[in-house]
Amino acid sequence: MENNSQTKLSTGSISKAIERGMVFSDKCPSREIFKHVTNKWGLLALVALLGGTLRYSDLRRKLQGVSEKMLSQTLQTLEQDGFIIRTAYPVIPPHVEYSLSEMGKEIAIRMETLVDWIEINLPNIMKYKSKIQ
Amino acid sequence: MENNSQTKLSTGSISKAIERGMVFSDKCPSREIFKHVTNKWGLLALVALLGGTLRYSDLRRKLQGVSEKMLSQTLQTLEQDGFIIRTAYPVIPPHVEYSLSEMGKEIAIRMETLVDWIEINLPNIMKYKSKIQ
DNA sequence: CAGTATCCTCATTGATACTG
DNA sequence: CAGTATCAATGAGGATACTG
Repeated sequence: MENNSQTKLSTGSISKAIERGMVFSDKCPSREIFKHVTNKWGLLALVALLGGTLRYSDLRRKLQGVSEKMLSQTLQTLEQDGFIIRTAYPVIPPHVEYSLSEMGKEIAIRMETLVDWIEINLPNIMKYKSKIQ
Repeated sequence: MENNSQTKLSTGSISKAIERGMVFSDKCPSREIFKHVTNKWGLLALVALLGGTLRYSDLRRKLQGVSEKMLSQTLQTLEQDGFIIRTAYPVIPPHVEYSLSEMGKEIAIRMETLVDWIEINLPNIMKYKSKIQ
């Protein structure tokens, strides 16, 4: 109600001057979405699925160290955000596939860009850190 | 020791096929850096400083709801990572300015890209969420 | 195979008070 | 003004066991 972010944004014209302040206001729902995609398992799931469809067990293997609970939780959250598509085949034993939606691909690519930048610049960062201790 | 990420990366040639697996391994120091820049106050501080140099009190005002402790902590972490430059003038009362380093600008721009994408697509995301409930 | 249900811990966050 | 120190609370994340 008091949050008019959607109204402003839905105009499609995203003037930097106008909307830049929105991020800073708590309560903006974008903060929640941001957390979903940048938290440890969310990030890894998105990047993993950039390579294509994967089954639950594939993801479990790929995201080393993830617990079943955290993987389920992460996938459910991202599915509810519309980033991940879950397809369950009614067979025994169960067969469930996860893939990225179009929105999911778009955000995953941006996440990948960020991660790539960090990995490329890690040597510089670590060198700097060791210098200043 | 067991982590050869730096060695691989320092070659400068970042083959997607090779390094894409690195993110998934825990222990990679890039995970730490990623957390520093994507956590709530880290993100906001970086984006705020994209607009130019700010004083401690400016940031405190801009990052609504941040406690003094969290702001100090956030700024120190990002300074140690080499993203933020802290300039203290030896006057009374104290005067401290924060700005982005070149690395800081580069990563802040990528963070901004991500945040912008989310804010632009928020209406779609929220609409989707309300549909599936 | 693909989950759910419980219980637990400890790291992040924050409120408050104090200081050079 | 620009912090530090201390303590308290919340919840994200995880270990384990069980199920359709």
